[in-house]
Amino acid sequence: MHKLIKFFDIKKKTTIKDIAKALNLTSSTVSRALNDNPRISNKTKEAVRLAAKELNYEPNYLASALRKGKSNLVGLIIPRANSNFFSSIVKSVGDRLSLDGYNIIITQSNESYERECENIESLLYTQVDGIIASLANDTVQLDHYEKIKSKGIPLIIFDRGEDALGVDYIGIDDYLSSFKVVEHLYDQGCRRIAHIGGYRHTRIYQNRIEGYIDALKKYNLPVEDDLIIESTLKREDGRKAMEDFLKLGHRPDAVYAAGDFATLGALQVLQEHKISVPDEVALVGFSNEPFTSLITPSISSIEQHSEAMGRIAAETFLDRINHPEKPVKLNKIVLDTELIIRQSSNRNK
Amino acid sequence: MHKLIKFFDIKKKTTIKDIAKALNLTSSTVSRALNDNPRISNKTKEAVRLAAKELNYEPNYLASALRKGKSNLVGLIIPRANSNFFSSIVKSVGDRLSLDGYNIIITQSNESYERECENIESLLYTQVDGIIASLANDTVQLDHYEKIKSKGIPLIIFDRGEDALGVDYIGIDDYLSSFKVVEHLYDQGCRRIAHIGGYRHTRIYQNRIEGYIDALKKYNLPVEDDLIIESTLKREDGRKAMEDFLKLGHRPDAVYAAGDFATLGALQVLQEHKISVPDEVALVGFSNEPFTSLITPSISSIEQHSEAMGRIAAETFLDRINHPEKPVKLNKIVLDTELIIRQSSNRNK
DNA sequence: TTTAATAGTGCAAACGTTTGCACAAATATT
DNA sequence: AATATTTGTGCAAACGTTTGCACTATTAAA
Repeated sequence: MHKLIKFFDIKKKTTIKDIAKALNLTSSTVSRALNDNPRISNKTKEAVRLAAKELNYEPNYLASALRKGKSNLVGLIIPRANSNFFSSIVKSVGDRLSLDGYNIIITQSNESYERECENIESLLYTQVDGIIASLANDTVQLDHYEKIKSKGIPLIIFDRGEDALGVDYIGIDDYLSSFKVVEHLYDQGCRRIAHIGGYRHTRIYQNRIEGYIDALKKYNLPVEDDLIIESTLKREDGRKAMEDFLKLGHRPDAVYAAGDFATLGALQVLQEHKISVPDEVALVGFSNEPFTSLITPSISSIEQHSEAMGRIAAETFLDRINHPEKPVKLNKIVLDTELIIRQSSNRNK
Repeated sequence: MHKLIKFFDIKKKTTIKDIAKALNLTSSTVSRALNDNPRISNKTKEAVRLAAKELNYEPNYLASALRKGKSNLVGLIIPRANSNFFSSIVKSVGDRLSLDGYNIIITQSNESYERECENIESLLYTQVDGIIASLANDTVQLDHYEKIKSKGIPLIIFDRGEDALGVDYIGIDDYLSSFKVVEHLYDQGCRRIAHIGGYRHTRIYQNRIEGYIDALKKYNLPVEDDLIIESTLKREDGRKAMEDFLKLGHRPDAVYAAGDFATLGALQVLQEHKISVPDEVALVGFSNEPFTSLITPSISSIEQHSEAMGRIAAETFLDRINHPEKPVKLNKIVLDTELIIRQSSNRNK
């Protein structure tokens, strides 16, 4: 019997009111004391803190959030969590925002437009203070993102974005990265460079294709439709594209793929055909997936500095929150990429 | 001027009260209508829904959560987000819980005990409905987890856990997995099998070591301290351990490492010494990291079915939430692992 | 026809904080 | 000594929902 009462005592959470009652104060004073308000005397503050410890007080952020209109939650929308790039973003965004007392709610679009819409609704209803997102492949319409903007909460886009949104964007220079790749391949003596790209309707892949083409033009290399294949950049896509390239009358002597997995597929096909890499066909990928440095031959790739991207996205959000007066407009932050040259494209030895 | 008013009108969010006012009803009725309460007439429900659309109503989950004492948020505590295993858990937990209307808040302990404590506090203050966690390497004390239990909210542990917590646990049979590895190596003709393990204070590594030893005993193979090295299982650790093994008077003819990166390090050292794998030394890793199938020779490894683990962890939480009457006790769910035999340990060809 | 049950809605309090304003006491200014 | 300022605290409303209870009007049972 006694035990039962004790049991319920423990279950019942103590609130600010309980502390107030215990000290013969009001909730207001206790709240202010706990928040270190300068108008409260040190004596009272001490007493409140002590009582809080004593009574095992734990704040209720929900109540606080409701009253203050600030949840200290940030929504993070990513296509999927189990990819090297995005999980690295999760890590860096999470690490950075936790420093400022924010928690992140993760939602995955699974590359679906509908899911993305649902995610946004759910996050808005949960009253997040901001949203950091990368668009799903499926996403063409942007109305739901406009909704975020119209509510006046910060929206930060990274990696996959659209200028039309007119918000903060953190990404890399896809065009220039592609350009660098082609220049490198040209340096290695390649004169017929093919490209396995992503679908053009996604901005970043469009840019990669343009950079590739412009670099070809700069060096007077052939720009041919047969040498450009758009796909979802999975390993299978790379295999298939490579098979197609090999069927051409005039084979490419280099293949640049906009993703490492596609590059891997291409490599495997080449190996199966006993075509030497990089001497007969040089290969370069994109994203610098961990495996690129581990396999033989190791694959040259573009490092996107995803950790930095996540951190900067987080900091951009914080800046918005702390300076709400700043007008929202397209604000592109472009990070440098790094071409990491490995065996698959290094003919100098 | 007019524009300004319009502007503020848009900014001001509409609440249940606004709908009530517009329809000459009370908040209670509107709330019930929106929640499809049977006591409300269909006519009113329709009217309310229409008005909600009309006025662009969006619910405030925070307010609802406060009143109902249920946030529909679940805390997920992982050592770090950017690892293959954990990011896969994030994906599967997220996908599963979203089906039931839960959002997940991710926090990373970064393998630190203090961070883990902070994470738990933060999640509890945020009033999450449950916590799904995997312990940091640093974690030895468990008081903070007891706190979760004592608050009566479901706590689900996966992968790295301690029986002492006495809660739901989802993991694999580390002992048996190790055992299987050794049996396989024995089948391949290996008679002197070394082990690169994780530190014993983490339960799962302890179990892996025990399984390894017991299997050795079963086959009357030598169990020697020199053949067991504990480490953090990074690639460098694997390199160092392998170098040490090679210095032994009597070299091992197989190395089983409790992590794939350590295995990779060992492989590289062997290749540098021109020692053939698997013929002179066979190798088996653990976790089935993506790269294990991509490198040459491909590395045999243990697949832990992380997607299933995450899904089941999520479902275990849901079960707890839906059946709060069930007594909380140690409840181990053990998933089967799969030994994937690849080139690094396959001598039959 | 009276009584009992049912259907549909409203009232008001509650969830746990925060905060603008008011106020008294203490201190500083003239 | 009278007035002005500062310091510390309380009052009460607010944030947007939900929900137990009460109430009326309608329908069913007796």
